[in-house]
Amino acid sequence: MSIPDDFDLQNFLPYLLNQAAEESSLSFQKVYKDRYGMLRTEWRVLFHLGIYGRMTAKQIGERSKMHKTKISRAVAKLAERRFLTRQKDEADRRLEYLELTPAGLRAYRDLRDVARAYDSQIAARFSEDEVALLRRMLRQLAGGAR
Amino acid sequence: MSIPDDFDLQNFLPYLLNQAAEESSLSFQKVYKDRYGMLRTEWRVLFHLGIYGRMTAKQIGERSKMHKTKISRAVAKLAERRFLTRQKDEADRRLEYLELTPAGLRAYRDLRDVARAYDSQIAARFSEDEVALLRRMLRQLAGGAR
DNA sequence: CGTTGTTAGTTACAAAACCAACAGTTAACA
DNA sequence: TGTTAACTGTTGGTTTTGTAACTAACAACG
Repeated sequence: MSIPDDFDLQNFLPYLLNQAAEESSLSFQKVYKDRYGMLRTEWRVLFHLGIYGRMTAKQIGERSKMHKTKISRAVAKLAERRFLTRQKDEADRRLEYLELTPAGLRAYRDLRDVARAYDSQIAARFSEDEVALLRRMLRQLAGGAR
Repeated sequence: MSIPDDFDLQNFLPYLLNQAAEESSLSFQKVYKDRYGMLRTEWRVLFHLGIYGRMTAKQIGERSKMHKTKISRAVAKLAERRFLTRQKDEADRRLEYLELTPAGLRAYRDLRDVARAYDSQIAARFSEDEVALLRRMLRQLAGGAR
């Protein structure tokens, strides 16, 4: 029984994107995990603060599309490790501004350099035009609707 | 403090791939979840059996790169729902052949058609050449090393 | 003011993933 | 053969995530 079917799983875009994403994250994950004991959510928050500077959890959520509970937990961990400080907005006391400490900034810069090198290494597997097109398509796919 | 930095997170490939993968999985996830109460691991196992026919958990692991515990649990769920049957190899009693039941096959075909339509919908956002290149690059990235 | 609704962020509980140790079976080879 | 190593698949305990309800603060409008 069980008539084999010719659906091409290896080319099904959601599956393929997942496989590529997982594979391409592996080496970088190893670094932020082994070197700083971080989770994916944590380096993402760290990077947002490192790149854009002082911002609130809400703003991180808008940029990263992470759910607020993930952010809340990542922020708690980073604060515990003294990688960031929290500071309530006096005008609107629901808001809390997050900012990297010098230690957090050092960790960010270290990982940023690793990320840059790793990205180049991946990009080097293709021509410049190809990589540019890949990034453009991925941005569009990531962008959601339409 | 907190000097803003110009690292381009939105173009960092592992990040970008994850965002694209997540976004592109959403609609399809909704279908297999709402319609069959399945998890990602479960539809993957279902598809492997639907496409390649009778095979063992080990073989599914090799093709999908899923860890054996995920497969074991997905198989248990699918067996419980009567979507597949298990049959020990008499020659090597460590092996167990998995095979879709008629109900499992129906579910597979239903989801496969959804997947095909969904894939076309995504592909339609680009030219044929672009999509072909995208798939090729993703396959290479997914393929691991080098 | 005061009631109702909205927002930022946290917490509690359940679901799922991860990892390591396990049972049962087969292979290797002294 | 007998003992050890290797392999397939499962289970247990912990970590991480997801979902929903919650607190505290502000806004809107009578």
